[in-house]
Amino acid sequence: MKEKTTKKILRMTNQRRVILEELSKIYFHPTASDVYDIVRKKLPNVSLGTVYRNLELLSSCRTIQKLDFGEPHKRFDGNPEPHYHINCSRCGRVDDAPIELKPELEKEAEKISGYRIDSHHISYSGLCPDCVSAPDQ
Amino acid sequence: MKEKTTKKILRMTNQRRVILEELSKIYFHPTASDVYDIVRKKLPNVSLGTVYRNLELLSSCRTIQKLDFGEPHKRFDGNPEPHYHINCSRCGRVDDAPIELKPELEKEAEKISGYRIDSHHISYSGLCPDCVSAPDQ
DNA sequence: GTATTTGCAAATACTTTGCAAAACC
DNA sequence: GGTTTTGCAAAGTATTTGCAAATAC
Repeated sequence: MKEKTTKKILRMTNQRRVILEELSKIYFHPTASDVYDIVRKKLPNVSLGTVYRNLELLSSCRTIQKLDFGEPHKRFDGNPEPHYHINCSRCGRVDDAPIELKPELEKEAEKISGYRIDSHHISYSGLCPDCVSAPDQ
Repeated sequence: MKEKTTKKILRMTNQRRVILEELSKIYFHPTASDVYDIVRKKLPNVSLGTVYRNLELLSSCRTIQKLDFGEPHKRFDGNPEPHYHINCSRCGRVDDAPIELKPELEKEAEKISGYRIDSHHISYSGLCPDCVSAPDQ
């Protein structure tokens, strides 16, 4: 049995399809456990392991994005296009940051770092509109 | 017994001092377990729990920075001044990104997002000089 | 038909925590 | 002296994995 580069073909299962559908519908960026809760409304028997496996698989295929804001749990973004994010330091909410891409930042860093740069990301932190106006500061 | 805002005073223990000293000496950004290994050379009986507690405490005091690159473990930076980071997607190494701060990015995002922005960070990902030139791609 | 995927439950990895003894100011 | 900090070990939390049955193509 020869070892070769095995390119796995992804099959479109019900579970995977629902995960993708739901991710594309929502405007916020859910955690794996949020996704589990959402998907379970459509597929009550889906398991948490399946949700984790699919989110991981889909992000390594670049079909979705895995986000990390230093919270204990990762978040997921159904939009695979590069864009920036902003998160609320009080309630943890994560939104898209409405600013245009800055590809020139990569050239600037590549010049002096010695790294071959593949990607960059800008993340903002602050208070979301709801938390700014909330009374219980 | 009245509940009041208790500002804990940080005592300079041996363990804490060595952690800070070692962090300030190294040019890379170690994980908690790296710090544990380094500190144990000076203080063989230090416990991993103490290292975690101190790294956490010192980052919440803004004496050091806690970094997160989506790896399973956090990394720490002895330099508390804002600056950007670059990490190697192959070996995990994390360095400072040699580009100047872009404070104007915050104003741009604040204008349209509705968030009150407190901070931003740029992270780069790519291959470090060693991995670029390594043969085993 | 055959390789991928699932549900389940157990395992893992990193980090946090409770507690009594030790250390700091 | 009184409070913070430590070492130890156990617990917690998010995620991953092994396996036999089910599913997709």
